[in-house]
Amino acid sequence: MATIKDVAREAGVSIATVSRVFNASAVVSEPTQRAVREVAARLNYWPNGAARSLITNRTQAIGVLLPDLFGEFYSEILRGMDCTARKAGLHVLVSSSHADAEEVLAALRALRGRIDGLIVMAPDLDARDEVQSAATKIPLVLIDVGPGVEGCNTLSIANTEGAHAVVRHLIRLGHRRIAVITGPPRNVDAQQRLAGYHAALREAGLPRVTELEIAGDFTEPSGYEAGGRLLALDPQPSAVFASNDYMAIGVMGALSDSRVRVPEDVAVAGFDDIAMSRYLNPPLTTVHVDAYRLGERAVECLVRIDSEAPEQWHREVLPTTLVVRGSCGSSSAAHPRAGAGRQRGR
Amino acid sequence: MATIKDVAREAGVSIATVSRVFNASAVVSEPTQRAVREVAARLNYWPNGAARSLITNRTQAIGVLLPDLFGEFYSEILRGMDCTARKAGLHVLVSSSHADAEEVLAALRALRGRIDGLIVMAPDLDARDEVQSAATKIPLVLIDVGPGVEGCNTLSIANTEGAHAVVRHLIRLGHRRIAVITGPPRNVDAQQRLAGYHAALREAGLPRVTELEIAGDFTEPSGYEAGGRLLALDPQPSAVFASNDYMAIGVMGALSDSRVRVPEDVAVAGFDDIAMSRYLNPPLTTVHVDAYRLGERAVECLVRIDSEAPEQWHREVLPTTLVVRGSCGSSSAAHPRAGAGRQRGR
DNA sequence: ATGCCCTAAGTAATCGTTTTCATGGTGCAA
DNA sequence: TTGCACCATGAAAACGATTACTTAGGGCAT
Repeated sequence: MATIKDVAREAGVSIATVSRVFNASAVVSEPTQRAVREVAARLNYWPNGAARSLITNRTQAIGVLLPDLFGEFYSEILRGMDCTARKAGLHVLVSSSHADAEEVLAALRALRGRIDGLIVMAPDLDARDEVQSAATKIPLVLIDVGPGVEGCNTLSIANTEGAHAVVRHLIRLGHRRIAVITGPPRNVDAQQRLAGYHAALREAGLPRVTELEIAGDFTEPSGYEAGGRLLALDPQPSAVFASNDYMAIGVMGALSDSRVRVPEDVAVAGFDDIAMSRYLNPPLTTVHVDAYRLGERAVECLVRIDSEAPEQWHREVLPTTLVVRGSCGSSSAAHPRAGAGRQRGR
Repeated sequence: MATIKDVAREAGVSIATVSRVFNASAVVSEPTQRAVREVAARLNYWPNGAARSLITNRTQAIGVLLPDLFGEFYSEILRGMDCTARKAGLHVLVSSSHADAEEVLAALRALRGRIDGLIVMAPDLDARDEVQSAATKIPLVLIDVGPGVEGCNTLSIANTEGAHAVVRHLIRLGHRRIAVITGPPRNVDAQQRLAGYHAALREAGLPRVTELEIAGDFTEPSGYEAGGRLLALDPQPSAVFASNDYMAIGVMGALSDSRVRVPEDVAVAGFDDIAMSRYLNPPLTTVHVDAYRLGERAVECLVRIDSEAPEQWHREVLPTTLVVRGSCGSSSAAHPRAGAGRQRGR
């Protein structure tokens, strides 16, 4: 691979001049510039990233740490990040499947010196302090960490409001005995969604009933299992709010296996609006989260930290929207193809 | 940020010794080693990646170029790559949304010197030559490029066999007039799936009928539109093979809008086995592609190029499996929850 | 004609590592 | 005691760029 020296020698100039041509960092006479470019093209030269990083202390790359990559939710976030990063001339270094704080820190260490900024999505509460201290000296954006984080740029989803809206919707439809399938206890999303459920009950003057709060862990099997426990209740709830769509799918599977009809016997609602929710039978009423935009905003936020006042902490909450479909028996469910929006195949 | 010099000074040794401790590249006495590690930990030192890359000519990163990131198919590939790369101590630099050859080349140029190996997924035929020549000198694995590529490591999906199997399945169920919705003409997957359809017809002694080959582009709307054109045929086909699941979903939507029943009036089959196929009504008979494994194998292949004989080209075809569900009227469709395998939520 | 300024280009230091080669001290055999 | 081998360590040269500083030379005002 040709280096700057080769180009300089071949073009009869110094390496400084070649560098100046490539960075437009100083005036280079027109003929010299042309000569350098011509030689560079001929030798197939391109500045070495590592050498450049070493001296400039910039890598033109950002790191993205995700808890997982499974499911379209994460891929949409990543897509948003990738597109936005490209526009800003940045590369994206991904690392996923970081279950615990220890793994996050290990990944963080390995990323040291390779990135100009970092985006960490850590819905598990306990990782954030370590991350924050480990990521000293580079811009950091935390996604989905809840309201308790100070002195840091954060981006989150309006979980509480979304859950509130969907449960309020159930209440308006006449439901009074509404169960909830919760997510992992330490997960911020799960906590906030539960809080939204509580808020909606409080607003309607309905009591909290412990037996109606069934533990899940955001997976479909846990939803299926929760569905079974729900059927054993007496009296049965007339509606269920699953803290995410995968669990709602599990619940619907359990109900269907027991010949319980949705929505006639039990109404079901979820959260996230993953692509398949629209195709379920009946289509799932849920809360839409714009994952693409989440990724997009995270990168935009990161880029801005760099350029602007770095001491100005930024906190942003992405809105969520209620998507009413057939699984709660609302009248809007009459048009099963309504809300078609995803248009891209593989 | 502490550098190797700081550690050396603080520990009272030379930088060479510190380097040796961190790389285990030579024997360092036990006490010295302990002292260095202690100081390094105290100063929160970690070797600078750029400097290391510069001298070793290795970045410990691989580049991944994908045509898109939309949908769980790509996210599964990426997940497979990420996990495998991590095991090999490699970082993953992703860049997606590369529609044409020009964009791929631009991304490739920008990646120069940042990666030790490259994985390119370019189902569009025309990009591969340029990619191959542009990626000189670093290990390259091409995914999904069809059989015409020589002198390069390739990984592909058994598209032809999969399509053959699913169409044969339709024929065995008694269908004689089977339509196909094709994908983008230049797309290798699409071409091979069409070839598989043809092979199955030939095998059964059925004629090719031009009007039964309806053009699509792998998107759901194109499937919907194709469904409409299909309904206008006279006589109507009794079965449709959509070249991917998204189009199958579109077709099913069109049929449902026209009150045509699946599978009673028309059988529908797809390809890819995306997660939601299982939840459609009826569940979609399709061809399963192990996207995770595709990503995994790609990285494994890349790693092996590095270590082993680099002149040994490797070609691998990942098998596909027919997944029979309800959309073709097979008896196996009696158990709608059969084949539950995806277990992870968000 | 002299001196000054300005422009274009070169010189060399620097970034933080790895690695080759040199060195000094210790232990053991002769 | 001398010499040799060996071990742990240090000194210094890369790696390929950027950039502050220097320099050469031409044009212009005095």
